[in-house]
Amino acid sequence: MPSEQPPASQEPASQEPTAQATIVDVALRAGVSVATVSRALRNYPNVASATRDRVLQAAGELSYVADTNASRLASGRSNTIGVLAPILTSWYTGEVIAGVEEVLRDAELDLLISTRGLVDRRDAFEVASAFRQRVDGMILVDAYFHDEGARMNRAGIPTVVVGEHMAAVPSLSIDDRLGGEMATRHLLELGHRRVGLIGGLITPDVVSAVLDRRLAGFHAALAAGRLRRDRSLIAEGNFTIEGGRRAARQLLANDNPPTAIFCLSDEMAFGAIQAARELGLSIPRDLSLIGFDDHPVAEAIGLSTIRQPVRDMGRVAARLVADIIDGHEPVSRHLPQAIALVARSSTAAPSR
Amino acid sequence: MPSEQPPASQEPASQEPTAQATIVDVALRAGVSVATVSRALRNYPNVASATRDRVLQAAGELSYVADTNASRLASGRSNTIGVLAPILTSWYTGEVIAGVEEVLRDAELDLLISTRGLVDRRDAFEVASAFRQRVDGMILVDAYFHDEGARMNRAGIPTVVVGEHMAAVPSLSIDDRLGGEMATRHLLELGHRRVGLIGGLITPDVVSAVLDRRLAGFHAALAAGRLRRDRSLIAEGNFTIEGGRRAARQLLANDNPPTAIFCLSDEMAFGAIQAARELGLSIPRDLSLIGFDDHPVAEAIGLSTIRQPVRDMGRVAARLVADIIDGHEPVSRHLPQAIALVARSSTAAPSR
DNA sequence: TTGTAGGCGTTATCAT
DNA sequence: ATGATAACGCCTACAA
Repeated sequence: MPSEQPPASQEPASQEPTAQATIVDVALRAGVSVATVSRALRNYPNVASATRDRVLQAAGELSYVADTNASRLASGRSNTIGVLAPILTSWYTGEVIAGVEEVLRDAELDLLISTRGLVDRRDAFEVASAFRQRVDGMILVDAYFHDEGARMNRAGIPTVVVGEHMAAVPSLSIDDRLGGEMATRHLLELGHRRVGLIGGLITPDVVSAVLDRRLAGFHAALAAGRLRRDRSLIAEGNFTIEGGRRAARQLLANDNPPTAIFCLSDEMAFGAIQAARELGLSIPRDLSLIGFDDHPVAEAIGLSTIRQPVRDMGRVAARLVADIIDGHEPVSRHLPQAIALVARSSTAAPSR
Repeated sequence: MPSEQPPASQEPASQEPTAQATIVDVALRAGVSVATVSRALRNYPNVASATRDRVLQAAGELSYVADTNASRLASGRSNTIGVLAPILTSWYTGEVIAGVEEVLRDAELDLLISTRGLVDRRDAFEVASAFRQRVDGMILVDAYFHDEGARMNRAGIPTVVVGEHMAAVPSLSIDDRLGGEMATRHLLELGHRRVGLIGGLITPDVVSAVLDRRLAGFHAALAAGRLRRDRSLIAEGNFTIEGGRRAARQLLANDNPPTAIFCLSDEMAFGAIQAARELGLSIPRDLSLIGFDDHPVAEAIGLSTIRQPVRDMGRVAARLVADIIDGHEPVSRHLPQAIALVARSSTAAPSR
């Protein structure tokens, strides 16, 4: 029951709101100052509840939303977390981001994403420095950026690294060496004596600790099984399906080809499966294959693998930065993540 | 060779820059006004090149970067494109985002990402309205948000939809009906007479035009082959691997099971492959399978499919919004995308 | 070509 | 509990 017609200026005839209402509009309508509006809307304790109600109502009627940029400029907080990753299209990166997004959504934080090739590390610096002023915290996927991680932290922007264990930066990662060992041991226990490995240096000049550690585990398991290292049983797979395919063809073209191959990622294993099919080899009869990750497709096609909780890692990383931003010092600098061997139908005893 | 010690205030002893330089600092150092700095840094034409050089140098020395929020507040532009998608972890969404990111990186635009379940369409409204003031343009993945798309456009925020053909909003999509027909016809031409379909309504109350169209193509092909519709040959797969698996088990438990199945996404086909393996069925001997998408794993495991250029669609969408923002009216409201049948080893003539 | 100064919409400090 | 008002850092007429 409209007791009085409001001033004409208040409600324009057209359906579409001509311009966004500002805090002044709300203040006017609620009959309070802008400061009070600001406080009421952000649930400050020192606001009379009657006042708060009036403000809320006015804001609702005007469908007012505080301008992000103005608020960020004034408060110095961006309410945004940045994610920097080498590539977006790997399953790994996708899962991390999904986990992060899940948490940020609940925390009402924005998610800003950027990619930078592994090659251009210099680029990464620029991105990070551009990020510096528009994020309150950062998550670095993989460690290609770890220099930046330390730098960002020193610059006061909480940054955590996912996928590498680092001294200078809070990080969460699995025990890659153990993973390499578990996978290899599984093959040895099945009776394999010639075990190949498909790894993946993206570029010659990028040294990845992850690969080194998995490789170290591989070698450790071989040594424990009294097997000698054989360089001809190792090939680069570039962490892609196609790379895995090429690497597998290379290994299988060997005079004395492996009876089992450990692929450092499931995606490379998919490529190896393709290669086997093309060569008319049957899995696991002619060739055993084990991957790394537990990609959902691995379960579908029965690929044995080492499972790591990637989505979880994204979640945990997001909570960690959010907490640090809120002033809680991280309980520990490093959060180790559990892995598990998942034996499926792609691994079996060798037939010869 | 340090000829002179610079004034102490200029270079603090500590390594880390205490605070970000502002435009005033640059102006002071270059001996010009802030307005000139602003112009020089943004490559305005009306700046003497000597002046510009001095400004650039000063900015470089101070490693100055304009504050994003301040500049956005003042200019009213966010230089950000928002992407809203139902889920982040599907291959499809990942590819779209990767394509978008590629273009935005070159265009120096930020990428803001948000997800909203298909179920909470109301939520989508809120997100979109929250996005309104922090993006210059939007890309909607799938059409669950198409109402919002129209609304955003009316509100002056250029918005395009990827994956659905829409009247009210610029969009790019494939001919889903044709795709459904091509896949089905392929199976019929191989001689199959009992063809199943695994589709995927995410929730009962979401009506997806994509599914409807592919289904229509399926039915059209059946009719052309003089085959009758059979509701018992259609199952929901939820667009996930696990959903595909369940749906396949359901179809194959039929009294008179299909000899071929058309899956509306490759991921559902992966699940169907799993189901077949679990049931001891060999592909393609006992069961032919065709998917939709051309997921990279499809090639690896030899899955026949309908290929669509998803990454490209992301690229095109991003260029489209960027262009519209720059004032270029879109050449056309809808950009059709090409698809192709890719026949691999998962489809063959029925053995019975 | 360059400088001056008034916004942009909030937040936060200091009174009251 | 509430109100003025000065930042926040940049952009952009308008002047010179």
